[in-house]
Amino acid sequence: MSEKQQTTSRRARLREQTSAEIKEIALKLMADGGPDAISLRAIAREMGMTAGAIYSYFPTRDDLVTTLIQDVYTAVVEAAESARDAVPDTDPGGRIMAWGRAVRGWALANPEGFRLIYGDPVPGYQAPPAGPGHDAEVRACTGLMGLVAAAWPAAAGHRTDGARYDWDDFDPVLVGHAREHFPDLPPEAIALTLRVWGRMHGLMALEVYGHLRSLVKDAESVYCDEMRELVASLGL
Amino acid sequence: MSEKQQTTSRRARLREQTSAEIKEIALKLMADGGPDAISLRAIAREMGMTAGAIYSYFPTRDDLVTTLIQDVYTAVVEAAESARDAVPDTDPGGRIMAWGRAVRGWALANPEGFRLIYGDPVPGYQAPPAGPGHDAEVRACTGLMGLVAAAWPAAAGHRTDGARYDWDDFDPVLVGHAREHFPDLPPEAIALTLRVWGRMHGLMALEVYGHLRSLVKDAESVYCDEMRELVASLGL
DNA sequence: TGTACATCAGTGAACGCGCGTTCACTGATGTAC
DNA sequence: TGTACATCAGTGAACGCGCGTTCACTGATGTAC
Repeated sequence: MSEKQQTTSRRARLREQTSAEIKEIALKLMADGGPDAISLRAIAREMGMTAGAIYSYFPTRDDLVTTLIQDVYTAVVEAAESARDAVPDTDPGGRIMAWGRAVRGWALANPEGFRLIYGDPVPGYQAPPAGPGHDAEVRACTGLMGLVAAAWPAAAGHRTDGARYDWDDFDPVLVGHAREHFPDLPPEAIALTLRVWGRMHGLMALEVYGHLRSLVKDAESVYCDEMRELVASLGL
Repeated sequence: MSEKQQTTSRRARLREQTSAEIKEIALKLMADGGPDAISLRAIAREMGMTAGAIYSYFPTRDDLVTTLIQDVYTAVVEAAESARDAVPDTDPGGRIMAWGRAVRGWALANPEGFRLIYGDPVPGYQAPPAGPGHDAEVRACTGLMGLVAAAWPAAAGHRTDGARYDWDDFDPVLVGHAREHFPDLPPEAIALTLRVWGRMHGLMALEVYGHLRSLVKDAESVYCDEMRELVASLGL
């Protein structure tokens, strides 16, 4: 019994390892040659395998891409969370800045990963109905919501009165998280969370796609200014 | 003489017309099937022509794409400028909001155009060294700079003290425009302009790439809140 | 421990596809006298 | 106005390419007795 498990898991471990190598090489190829460099044939070539062999691991190219998106998204969320947690929660403004800077740093270090998540899908890629990154997206959004929640008491006095929102203006899963973890937050806090997300995203996206590079030397300073102003606008 | 000009220009007019049709169909294909649908063969097919015929108009596929990027970028800048100009310049905050909303409206109506400019280049596309959109980019940035310039006196008291900037931290062409048209602006105003750009861009990019669609019903409200807060943060 | 069988990762050849690009050509349009 | 020539947009066939995917197969690894 234990022997069976052992041997089975030995095979399983090899499988896992090869599967990881496939993904790793896919990301490397993407980093080198853009999203369209992710081709089963190129991956197989790089691994010294046959293209057909990959079908032992992923039923189709799109499944591989879906897995990649999930992995990469998870990686960036984890980077952001751990940067946030390195700042004491007595400093909610610092935690917001840490989150933004961590994501920006990751995005600049892995521009192709960023493009995979936030940019055009790989050519020809057909996203599965639920959206491959939806879970990670909700997780990222929940992380940001926590930052907003910590700022909410201070922010309440500062925010512009916009449209009023209802809970059912938002994704039910997200709302579930919100009401479970932050029972005092009103729906407006989710709208603010999305705005914070957009604010962190804007300069970052422009930079990753090369629109700032030629215009400004030190894009990081500009980004930090923006984050600082964001924190200030929340009354922190 | 006038006969020669006439006939020459008749041919030239036909040329111009076909050339325009090629671009138009390219944009339509892109709208239907994503950026990778821009193929010379697909365009030719759609026009009832042979793929080779396109080489009478564009020396290479990348040249066509470069032209498309320039055209599209020019279109969006013009849409933004005319929306801005519909608001009296006694209302600088309204002009900023008009600009942002015009670009967002255009982006949602032409998501593939947005992707062409701000997203991944078409698969396999190799941008020419100068960057095909650089002129339009500078023009867009100059437009934004005008908005910031109008807000600057009010904004000066509101902005966070960030890093200090020098003129040579920025693109010389942009700086040239700045010092010519707005001689009183300091270099910090260019940094603020980039931040405003990023702020308009963030939620818009997330929305165009489908990251908001599943999370919030009325993304426009959120965007307007964000613009309103931007205007407020400039002291307008 | 040894043997017979089962599993299954990987092979290699083949398929059909759409692509960008080239090239010798045709035939209508425009030009010169 | 009429004729001989030049231009040049568009044809159609061909090229070589890399792609995703399929499939009958081999051979090493693991399993059962």
